[in-house]
Amino acid sequence: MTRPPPPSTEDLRAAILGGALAVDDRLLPERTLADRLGISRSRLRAILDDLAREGLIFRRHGQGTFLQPPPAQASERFGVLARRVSPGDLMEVRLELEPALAAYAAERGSPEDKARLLRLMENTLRAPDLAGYERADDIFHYKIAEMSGNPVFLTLFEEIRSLRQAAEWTRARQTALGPEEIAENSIQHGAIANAICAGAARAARRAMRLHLQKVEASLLKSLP
Amino acid sequence: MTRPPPPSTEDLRAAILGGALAVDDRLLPERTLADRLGISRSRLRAILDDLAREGLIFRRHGQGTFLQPPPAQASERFGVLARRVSPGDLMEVRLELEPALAAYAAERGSPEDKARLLRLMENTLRAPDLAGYERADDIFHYKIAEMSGNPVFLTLFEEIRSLRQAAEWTRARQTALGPEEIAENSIQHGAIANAICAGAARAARRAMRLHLQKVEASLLKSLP
DNA sequence: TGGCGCAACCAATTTTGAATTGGTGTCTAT
DNA sequence: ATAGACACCAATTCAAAATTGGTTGCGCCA
Repeated sequence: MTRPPPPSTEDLRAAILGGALAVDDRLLPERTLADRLGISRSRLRAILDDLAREGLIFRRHGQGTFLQPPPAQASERFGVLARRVSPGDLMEVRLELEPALAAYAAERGSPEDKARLLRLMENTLRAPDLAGYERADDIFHYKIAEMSGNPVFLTLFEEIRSLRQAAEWTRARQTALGPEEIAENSIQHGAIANAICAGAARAARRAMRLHLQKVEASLLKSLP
Repeated sequence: MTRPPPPSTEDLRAAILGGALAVDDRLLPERTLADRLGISRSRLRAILDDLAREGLIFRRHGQGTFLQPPPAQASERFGVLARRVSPGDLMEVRLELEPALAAYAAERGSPEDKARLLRLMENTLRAPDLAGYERADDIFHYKIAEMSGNPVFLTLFEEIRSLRQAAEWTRARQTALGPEEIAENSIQHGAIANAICAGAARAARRAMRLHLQKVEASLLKSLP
């Protein structure tokens, strides 16, 4: 009785990223995943370490491993708050927080992170459909928050991100995204990414502010 | 057998605010408190309503009634985060958030709230000792966050406030507060309050930024 | 009639403990 | 030496019970 040959690392990476082993952007637990792939947990973790270092997956201690930025902790907590929050409230906060994130990312992001940010920006250009664009856009903004190098900033960003997803009026935003608006967004994303990569903190702050003001305008336009 | 006369409302208010019926700035539960004071819960709640409207106590649904601004929800959650947060991280975030809070408070605070804010500012001047000053200062900043009229801003403010109290290096700050520093703080508090009461959003933002920069400087000076 | 006391119920939060899940070290075999 | 297997640690989630402020309705009585 012969054992099947061990699968190649490349095959394993593809299988993990493929999404067939994930439920709602969340991968199966490591133990289950290793069993399913027919490898040991230690080898799986080595592969996951690489993927996480490359920014292709997101891991959180007691929470899981994700193909998208993970939800904020105890996100059910925001259910009550989300009800009394208006789109304007949320955009006000984003307009104060995210420009600062961009500025600090420009100052403190490592060269590797900056190169990765450029690739994430390009991903938004290549998005095949609206859903794909939203995913790429989400990761792009998340990466900037991560690059700020301040765990408090990152935590607050995750919370308003969860809040936005918990609010009902989020659906209205999708209908507001036409092709020309996506094109304009992409130009602004490019300006943000370039400023961050150049280490130009003030320019990055300004580019992010302009971007969010545009998002706010198109969001308010699509609501009563 | 005669019943004792019902206590006067004024006595009850004094008893509640006195602190003898509170544990660590948190009042006893309403049911217990009513029993202890020998009045019904409905009358107690009427008195508490008044006190809350005057800003002398703080109530939170499933949490309790407090003599100081209440802690953020599930504050134990921040225990993990507090460990890897430096004073610099926290001041960075405060410098982005609180100036915005002051600006929105100037724009949207009601005349009653603005009058109340002035009284809170005066309370910091009359503080008898260091502990009293810290309490008054805490309430002053909290009131500004409340006046911003944005529940998301208020929530984020409460979280960084809890984070600050959870961090260990908070104690170092007290030793850093000398009489001349308190005097300078008071001048800046006055500038903030005046700008907010005048409805001058930009001036309020600037005054708060200057104040926090000064706090940051004296904080970093007192730490290794 | 209006205020007060009383009771029951609703809603938001905390607390507690078990279960889940990523993180880390150790031991073995080849 | 390296990969696998196992035990244990740490952070989180989940569910159920308990706590606590919020609300309503009823009765009493001066």
